Amino acid sequence: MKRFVNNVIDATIKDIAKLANVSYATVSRALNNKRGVKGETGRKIRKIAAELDYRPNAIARGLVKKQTHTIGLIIPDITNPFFPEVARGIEDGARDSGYSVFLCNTNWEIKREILYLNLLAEKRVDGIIIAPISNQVDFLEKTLRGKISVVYVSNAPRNTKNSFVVIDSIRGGFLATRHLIESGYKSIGFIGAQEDLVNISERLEGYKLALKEYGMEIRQEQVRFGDFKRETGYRIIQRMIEIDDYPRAVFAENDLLALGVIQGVKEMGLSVPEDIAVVGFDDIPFAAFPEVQLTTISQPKYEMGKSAVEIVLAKIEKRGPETPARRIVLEPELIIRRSSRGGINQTFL
Amino acid sequence: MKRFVNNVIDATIKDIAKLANVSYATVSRALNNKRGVKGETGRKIRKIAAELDYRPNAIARGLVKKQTHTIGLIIPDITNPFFPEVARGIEDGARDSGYSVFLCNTNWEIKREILYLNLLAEKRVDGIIIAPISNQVDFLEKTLRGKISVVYVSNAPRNTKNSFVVIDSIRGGFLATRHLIESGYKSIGFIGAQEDLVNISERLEGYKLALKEYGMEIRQEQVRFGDFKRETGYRIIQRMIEIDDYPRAVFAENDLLALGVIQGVKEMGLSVPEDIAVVGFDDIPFAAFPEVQLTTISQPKYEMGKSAVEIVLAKIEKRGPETPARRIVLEPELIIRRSSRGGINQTFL
DNA sequence: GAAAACTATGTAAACGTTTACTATTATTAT
DNA sequence: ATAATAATAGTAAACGTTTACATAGTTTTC
Repeated sequence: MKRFVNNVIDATIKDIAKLANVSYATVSRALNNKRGVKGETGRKIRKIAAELDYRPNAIARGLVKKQTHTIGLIIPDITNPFFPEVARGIEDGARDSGYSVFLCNTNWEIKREILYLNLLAEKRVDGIIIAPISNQVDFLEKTLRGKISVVYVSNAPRNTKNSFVVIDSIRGGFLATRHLIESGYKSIGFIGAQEDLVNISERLEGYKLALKEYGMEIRQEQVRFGDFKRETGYRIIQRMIEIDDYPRAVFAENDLLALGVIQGVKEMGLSVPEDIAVVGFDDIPFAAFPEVQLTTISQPKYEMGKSAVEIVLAKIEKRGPETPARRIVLEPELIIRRSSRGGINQTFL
Repeated sequence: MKRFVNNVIDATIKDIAKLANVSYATVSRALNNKRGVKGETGRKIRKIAAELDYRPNAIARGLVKKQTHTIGLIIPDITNPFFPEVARGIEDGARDSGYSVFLCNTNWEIKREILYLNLLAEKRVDGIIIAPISNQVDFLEKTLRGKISVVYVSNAPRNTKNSFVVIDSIRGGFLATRHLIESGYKSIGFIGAQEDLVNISERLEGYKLALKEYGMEIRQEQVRFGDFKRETGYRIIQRMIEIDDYPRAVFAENDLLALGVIQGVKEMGLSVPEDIAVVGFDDIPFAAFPEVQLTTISQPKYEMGKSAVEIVLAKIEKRGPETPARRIVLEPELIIRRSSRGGINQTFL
């Protein structure tokens, strides 16, 4: 097939070699600034390459180097403001090291998670960062069988041998609940996602722990499950309010649920925090908004992403002597705002 | 190099061929369900492939087929809730057709946009969907020189020959401003991003158009520029309020700015909409939140993403007879909420 | 029952790089 | 000058697929 300068067809190393009257090995060396190329030759080659608008074919390079400089990011819901923050951290870190990231949104569906895992494996990504939705990620670790470095972010399966960057969710749930208890609330509900699906159920554990520690009983009818969507919080709280004996405070498993709860409460003619106090989890940007002022448990989202990518890249670069898994557990922080008490704290700029 | 079953090293087509006692061409045919393979042979091959946990190497395949089944998505800020919605639409559409998407976050920096364009070109993506930050994307169209299908989403350079999916921004700006005028506001300010940087300046055009149409003068000191961050809206409105003659209504170029404006207004001891009415643009999910109730111009975000990906995939699949560019201009919709008037409209579930 | 038409398989080239080896030439040390 | 060494360049194989072409075997056709 003929190739033309400035044609639609990409110029290759061979085209350059022909024009420069050298072998294509030399072109490769010159373009990669390897030693063994005379200055003059190198300059000529680079000049021609520029004229041809040459762009190295990363696919071909990936094939021989067995490295694609690509990582996969698997998250449940890019629409939940928690994840974009994490994603931005990951993306920043990856780009700084010359890596690209595949965005994989599972929509909280396990079958998509599996689908993506296989897809990423086929695309030969160098590493995967995943915020898993399921505890049973055996299939993941089996599927990948150590061929690809994996780092869990945000939450990790209980007994994984892989690296992870998470916060102490039990502690987080505990802090949230204790705050409500110490604020004087006697009946505290919990609204979260399906118990078995997500291992964030540790937040529930923290909740139970706090109640136990303060000698309060756990009432099954005040612990409800759905998913992580705002609408769910909205529906669940309204159903709870319809029953007479609704909780006077609610710990919601994430901020989106909490926002739904707040809306549900308002629309039932009650108010937050006077009738029902609400605490969320994640500290998404809008939780701080003065109109919202949601008390919540804060996670260092951007930093979690940043360090997840650091770990996975470190593993990729020195692949050989089994790098030991790094297990990073960050401390959650309770941020008290209006939704759980009277005052307003202004912490914006 | 030796290969072992169930080893860390990926099984290849050759491994399968050896075990099945056939040529690797036959393996390829069998695994791709091409005709010309006897049923029995095919079954044997597939069985062995499964045992070896064989995963086709998409890199190698990409090299020969000159198709990576990958597209790039370049957006300015994944942290702005507008973009995750678009991204989700794109991701959904791409996945359904077996494509993966590279997430490229430019952080509103042109140099990153260029960097990513080059990176994606090297990675030989089949197509690019971009929400450009700059009007002068000549470099883009020059850089890619038609080698890669490009679709603009959300906004597009004025005279591009490429496809795009946008809304009528002038109309949007017009609707927002007219709404304020007809609500009786006599002085209406505009807060947006840098005029020259982003071609969303069309929203400004719409603003000016409406003022003109109603015979109102455009006062330079009430048109301010910064960037698209919430903090910016916050700062700008406060600076405006400090000057005596501040506008009684503000049209902000996006919802994030508008939210910042609202916060700024409140913290200056004024209220929305009584002292200053606010209208945004995008209709991000939180604009509808009952605590916020931001009047805004709505864009069909998910659908825009979905159709952008459809267009780019259509171009990719039938590459040959130059497909004509598709230019989709959607109608913006004015959503009136409390931030620009007294009432509350409840439209949640 | 032989020509024609398939079917199943193998061979080898190609995709665009990198890289281990080898060969040539230039430089330095003695 | 001459051997030893270093620098430059070329050759060819490899990465893991797909695919055009060739070949041998099997049906179909009349």
